Amino acid sequence: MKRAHKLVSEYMEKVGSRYTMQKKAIVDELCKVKTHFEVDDFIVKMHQKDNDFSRATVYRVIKQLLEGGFLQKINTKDGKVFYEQNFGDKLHDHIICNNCGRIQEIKDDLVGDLLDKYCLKINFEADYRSLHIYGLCDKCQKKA
Amino acid sequence: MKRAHKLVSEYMEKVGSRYTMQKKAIVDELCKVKTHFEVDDFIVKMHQKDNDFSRATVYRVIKQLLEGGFLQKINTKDGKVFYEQNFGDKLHDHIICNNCGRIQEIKDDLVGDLLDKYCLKINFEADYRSLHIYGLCDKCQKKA
DNA sequence: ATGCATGCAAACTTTTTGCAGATCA
DNA sequence: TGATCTGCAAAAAGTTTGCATGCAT
Repeated sequence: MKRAHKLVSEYMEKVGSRYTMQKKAIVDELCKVKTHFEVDDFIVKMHQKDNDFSRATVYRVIKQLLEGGFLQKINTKDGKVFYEQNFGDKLHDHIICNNCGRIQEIKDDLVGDLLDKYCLKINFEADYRSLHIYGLCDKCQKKA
Repeated sequence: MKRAHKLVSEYMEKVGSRYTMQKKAIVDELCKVKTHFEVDDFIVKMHQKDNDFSRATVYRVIKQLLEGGFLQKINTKDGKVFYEQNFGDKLHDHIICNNCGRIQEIKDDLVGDLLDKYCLKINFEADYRSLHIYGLCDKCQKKA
């Protein structure tokens, strides 16, 4: 928890932005959430903490955190947008079930390694990636 | 060109949908475009062909083509949405430059193979994937 | 004290939807 | 013929922005 604050506050300083109450509150909440979430649900949560917390602020801070690499964006096939916090760990790649909507991580370092190698080969300096695989999860296959 | 029509018309029949004039016109245009494009630009093009071509129809057909796997969706980090046609070929993975916006394909079958293997391992029946890597391309690195 | 950040509301962008009429099978 | 598709316009959803005020440094 402390760690996330430290990371973000250092980042904010680096980019010449203040580490305000609202940003701290958002980082706190992100530490609790851990898994992927929708902006709207997140806004509701922030409202519960503080009725004056504004929609605009959440969007503004999310944008900053995304730029800083503290958040990862997940686009589902049907156009929904999720975010997932990522304080200092590796990026996550995701597998999304079209039927039940379950999102699971790809747990295989080979994937990341291979992509890193590829970027090196073509001389591309990667700073972010988004990998989503859609289909039917094992449970939903059985149902169908 | 014929091939795309055949593929789409068969798909439409399969899902119980008509292959209308508008859909044909969209498929024709997609065959011409080849590279990635934004919905809005595409709508402008369709308008030029036919002033009555409606925004709604483009969205409706794009949605169907996406479901049929004839279109691939590309989400850029800053929230833009591109599409790319894909009539029967393999999916494309993309590398996107944050600076100049250039989008290039990942040309390496190993990536796809590895992901396929992973899905097999966890028993996930994949039907689509979206892989985007963001960063600085070689040219923009030199500039910076 | 100064200027950046916030809250609010309005604006904007992108996408969806209801309806009446046209169209495909 | 009859159900589906289209165009239109309005609505909905998602996100951004201008402005006055508040707060961090």
